[in-house]
Amino acid sequence: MRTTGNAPSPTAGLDSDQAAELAETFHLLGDANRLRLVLACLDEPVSVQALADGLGLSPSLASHHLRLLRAARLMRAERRGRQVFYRAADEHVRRMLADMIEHVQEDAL
Amino acid sequence: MRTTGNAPSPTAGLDSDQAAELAETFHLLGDANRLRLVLACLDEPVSVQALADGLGLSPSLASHHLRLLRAARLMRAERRGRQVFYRAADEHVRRMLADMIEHVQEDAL
DNA sequence: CAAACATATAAATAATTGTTCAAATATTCG
DNA sequence: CGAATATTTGAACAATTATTTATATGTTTG
Repeated sequence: MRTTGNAPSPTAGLDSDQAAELAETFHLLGDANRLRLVLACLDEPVSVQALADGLGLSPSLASHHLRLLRAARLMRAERRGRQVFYRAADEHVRRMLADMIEHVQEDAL
Repeated sequence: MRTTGNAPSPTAGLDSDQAAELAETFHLLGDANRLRLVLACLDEPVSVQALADGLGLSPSLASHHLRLLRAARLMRAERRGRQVFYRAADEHVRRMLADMIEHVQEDAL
């Protein structure tokens, strides 16, 4: 990648840090398995095994992805006994995804 | 505009085709250069050279990315003389991104 | 404490993808 | 037509990343 002399972003009201953050969010949700993981616990906390089971992923793979999502503060984890339940981090994330889903569904008209 | 707080599970209304389409959209916007390309012509058509110049990319690289964005119908191209102008495909895409930008900026509070 | 269960982590591999470089396709103009 | 400009394309290369496999950590239960 060429990084020589980036001009100040001519992009509407968005500095480069925010652009990078937005790209990172998109990137995380751009993997089908990760997207399905987030969508699967949009409404209620779900255990790792239930997520892995439901999506047909190995527990290890599910855990890997969940770690990335949690690191980006898109999801939260809560331990209950020996299980760990994941859920969408907050109302903000839920709304963001709900909006995007709306858009996709509008597109299908 | 729909209620933001207590909508029924948005996941329920998403079939696997739409989930895949959504993931693909996220994936395309998950690359910083592509995201900046779209953001740069959100308001008005911009030529490839102006885009490449403004973002510090080689024309070739810009073209490669623009092709992907156009193939996904996120951008449209229009030739004017020997230049080609790209812009966000439609109001739908613009609104989608405007919403996400809003979210990112809210997050920064 | 040991066994069984659930999740997490590390290292290795496999697959994907971003980037560069060289060449090809338009388009305008002398 | 041939030179010059703008964009596109394909192949090679570099970098990133998803996935597997094996092992470790933490938790309940006998």
